[in-house]
Amino acid sequence: MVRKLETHAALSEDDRRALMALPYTLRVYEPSSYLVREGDAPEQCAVLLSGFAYRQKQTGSGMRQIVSLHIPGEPLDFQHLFLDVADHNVQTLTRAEIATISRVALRELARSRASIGHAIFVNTLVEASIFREWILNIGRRDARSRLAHFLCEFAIRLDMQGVVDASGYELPMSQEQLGDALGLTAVHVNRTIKSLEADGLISRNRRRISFPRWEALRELADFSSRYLHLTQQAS
Amino acid sequence: MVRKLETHAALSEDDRRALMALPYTLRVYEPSSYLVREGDAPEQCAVLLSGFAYRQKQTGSGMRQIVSLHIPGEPLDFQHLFLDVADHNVQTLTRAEIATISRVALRELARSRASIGHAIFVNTLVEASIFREWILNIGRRDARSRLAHFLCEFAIRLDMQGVVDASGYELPMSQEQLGDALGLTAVHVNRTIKSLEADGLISRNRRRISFPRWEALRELADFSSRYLHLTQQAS
DNA sequence: TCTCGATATTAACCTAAGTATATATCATCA
DNA sequence: TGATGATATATACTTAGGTTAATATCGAGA
Repeated sequence: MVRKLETHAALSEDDRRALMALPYTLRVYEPSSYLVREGDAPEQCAVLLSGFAYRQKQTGSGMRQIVSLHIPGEPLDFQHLFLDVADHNVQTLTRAEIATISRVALRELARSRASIGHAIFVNTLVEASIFREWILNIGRRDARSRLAHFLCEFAIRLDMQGVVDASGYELPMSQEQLGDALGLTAVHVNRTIKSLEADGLISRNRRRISFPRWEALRELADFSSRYLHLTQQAS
Repeated sequence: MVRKLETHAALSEDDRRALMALPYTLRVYEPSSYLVREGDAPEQCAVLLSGFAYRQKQTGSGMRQIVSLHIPGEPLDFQHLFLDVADHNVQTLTRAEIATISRVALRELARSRASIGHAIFVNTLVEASIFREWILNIGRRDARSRLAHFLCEFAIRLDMQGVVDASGYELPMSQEQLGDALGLTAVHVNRTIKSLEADGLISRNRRRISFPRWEALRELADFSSRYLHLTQQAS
C-alpha cells in the first residue's frame, strides 16, 4: 500500500522493501480531523490508506479554499517533506485510515536511494501540475465546466488508482465542500449540479454520481488528462 | 547567477562549482517568446537571467490563465525536470536573457550531488506553495484583495531577489496580462487598479507602482509571506 | 417511531464582474 | 511630425454567481 503510490511515478526494484521496512503507525481518523495545520513544523509524513482527504487554506476573513483532494493510496505530506513550516492545512474528508512515517526516516531514505527520491519528486511534480490545472479551472471556466472538470478529474483518478468501477462513484463530500474546492458557494453548486443533471450529463442518487454521457461531459469540462501525467515512465 | 536561485533554498558548498561548470547557452528572447510549449517533450532547462517570464495554460475556448510569474534569477523548468511531456506553456513577458542547460546534465547533477538535488526539490516545493496560494487568491478573494495580494507578492519577491528598491517597481505587464493572471478581465483590472489608487493604497505613473500605505495594502490583500517560505533553512 | 442536526433544495433579490464599444494616451517608427 | 498599433480609460448594460432565508430530506440516535 505504501508503495502503490510510487508505481504511478517510477517503479523501483527492491527498494520497495526499504520502503516497507520503514516503521509506521497506523491510525484511523474521524472525518474533518486535522493531519497538518498551517504554521506547524511537520514531523511526520502521512499516507492515506483508505478514505479521502484534502488540503485547504483560509482567507483572513474565514473563507475556505480546498486546494487539492486525495484518494486512497496517496501520500499526503510530500509537499512539506523539505519545508520547515506548513503553509496549508491537511484534513480528512471522510473517516480515514492513515499510516504515519517519520519524516526524517523518509528523507533519509529519499537521500540514500535515488530511485525513491526520484519517485517522490515525480509525485510532487504531478501534484504541482494538478495545482496549475485547478488555477486554470477556477480562474477561467464557468461553474458548469468547472464542476464538470472536477468530476472528470476525480473519476479518472479513482479509476487509475483502481478504487472504483468506471460506472460512477460516491462523491465523498457535501455540496458545501464542493463549493470550497471550486471557488463557488454551496447554493450555486447545487444549481449547477441540477443543471448538469437536467441536461443528462450526470445522474445522481444521493451522493452517488454516474456518467450516462461521459464524452459530452468531458467535452463540456474541456477535460484532457494530460496534466495528470498518467503515462509518466520511470527513468 | 545560476546558483543565486539555489541560495534561497539550501546553500550548497562547492557544488556551486559543479553547477557553474554545466555547459549552457546564453540567448536573448523577445517578449512573448515561447520557451516551453504544452505537449512538448522538454529537452532543455532554462534559467531567467534578466527580464520576466510566466507559465500559462489555455482553455479549449482560448481563455488564457497565467499560472505563475518569474523574476530574474529564477529557474523556469524544474517543473518539467522529471516529467515526459509539458503540461503548460512557458513564455517570456519582457525581453529576457536566458541561460539554457541540458536537462539530462542537470538531472545527472541532481542525482550525483544530493545537496543540489535537495535545492531543486525545495525550489519546486516553494513553487507548489505559491500555486496553492494562487488557488486561494483566485478562488476566494474579490478583485481588490486579489489584485492587492498579487502586487504584494510581486513586491516581496522582487525585494528578496534584490531586483528592486522597496519604494516600488515597474510592473512588467499590461492590464490584459494582469487579468490573465488574476482570472479577471482587463476592463475589471482597470477599474480595480483605479479603485486602489483612489483609496491611496497604491500610486502609479504609467506602469510604475509604489506603495504609499504598504501596511493598509497588505491588510486589504490579506497577505502573509509565509507561503513564500523565505526563511527556509538548509538541512 | 420521533427528534435532531446536517445537508440539500428552492426562491427572491442583489452585486461584482463580464461584455461591448467608444475614446484617449502613448511609444514607435517611417 | 504624423500615422499606427497597442494599451489604457470610460461608459452603459447584462449576467453569472453571491446572499439570505425558508423549506425539505435524510441518517443517526434515543
